Amino acid sequence: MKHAGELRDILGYQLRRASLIADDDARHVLEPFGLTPAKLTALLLIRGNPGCDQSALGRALSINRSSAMKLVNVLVDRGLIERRSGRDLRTNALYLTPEGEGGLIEMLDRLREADRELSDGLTAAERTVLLKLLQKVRPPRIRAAAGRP
Amino acid sequence: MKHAGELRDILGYQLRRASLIADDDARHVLEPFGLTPAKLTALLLIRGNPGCDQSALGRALSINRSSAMKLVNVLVDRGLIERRSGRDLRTNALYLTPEGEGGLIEMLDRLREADRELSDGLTAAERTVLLKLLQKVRPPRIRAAAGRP
DNA sequence: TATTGTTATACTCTATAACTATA
DNA sequence: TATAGTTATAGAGTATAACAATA
Repeated sequence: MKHAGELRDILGYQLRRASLIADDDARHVLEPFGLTPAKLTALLLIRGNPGCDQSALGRALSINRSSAMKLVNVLVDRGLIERRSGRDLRTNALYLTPEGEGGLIEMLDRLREADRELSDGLTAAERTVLLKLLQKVRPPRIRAAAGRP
Repeated sequence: MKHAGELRDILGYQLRRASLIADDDARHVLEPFGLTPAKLTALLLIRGNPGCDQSALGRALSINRSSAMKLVNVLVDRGLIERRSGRDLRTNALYLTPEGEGGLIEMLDRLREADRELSDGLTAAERTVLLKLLQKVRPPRIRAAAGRP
């Protein structure tokens, strides 16, 4: 089937296309661990911000506290993180468990391997340029509150 | 909240980040038209392949025929496309309606405008390089059949 | 036997709204 | 009054499994 040529010069669509491929790879790699790319990101955020609370995690992931709750439940059920009592009695403080620390290392290894294959068609220099240019894309707008399916 | 530094050099994650921003913009632009990025892509595919059937459309969008059915229903309900009888009596032949043609032009205009803002931080030359490098990312793997939420 | 459209059903991720406890 | 966690409920988008009609 002929592909829509009007989109060839629309940056957003080229980003979408490339990112769907990367997302598919990442899901494939993380599947044996029972996680998704978003959940791995959550794990990394908790490791980098030990003791953070659920709402802050949600904001960092651009999801609301109710959705963050479900995500945290899954990570707790998998034994990868734990909720401890925070200094503020309203909050839970989130920490990685030893299992979470160990699993994360292995997952990142596999992810990096898949990432190398993703950029098989690029030279090392091109890959570097691509990473640099991607970081120049305009940062997210702050919008009233909307879902990003 | 501190952001996960381990992902800075993972191409897949930088693609994901940039594409989430672009996706948010595109949804915002298309919202008044009652469409999403995927539905606009469907419209473009039908315009570029007049008379195509639902299953082929689904394959081009990487969704199965059942999901393609629902998507086509929405576009038909909006009056943007129509089902005619195909030469093969099993299939529907899909065509844009005049309303679909007209709406598409306006939507693409707005989308291009948003796309310019997306690349505000890049020079014209950088934008061109970025588009070129994105096309060098490895094409999708063919996998048994799996969902890509 | 294989494929298309169709329907019924279910799963995932997200959201909103309301409630409780704490600040 | 404002915020964190929680729960119940709903919507979008996807999938699988079955069926009839057609190839």
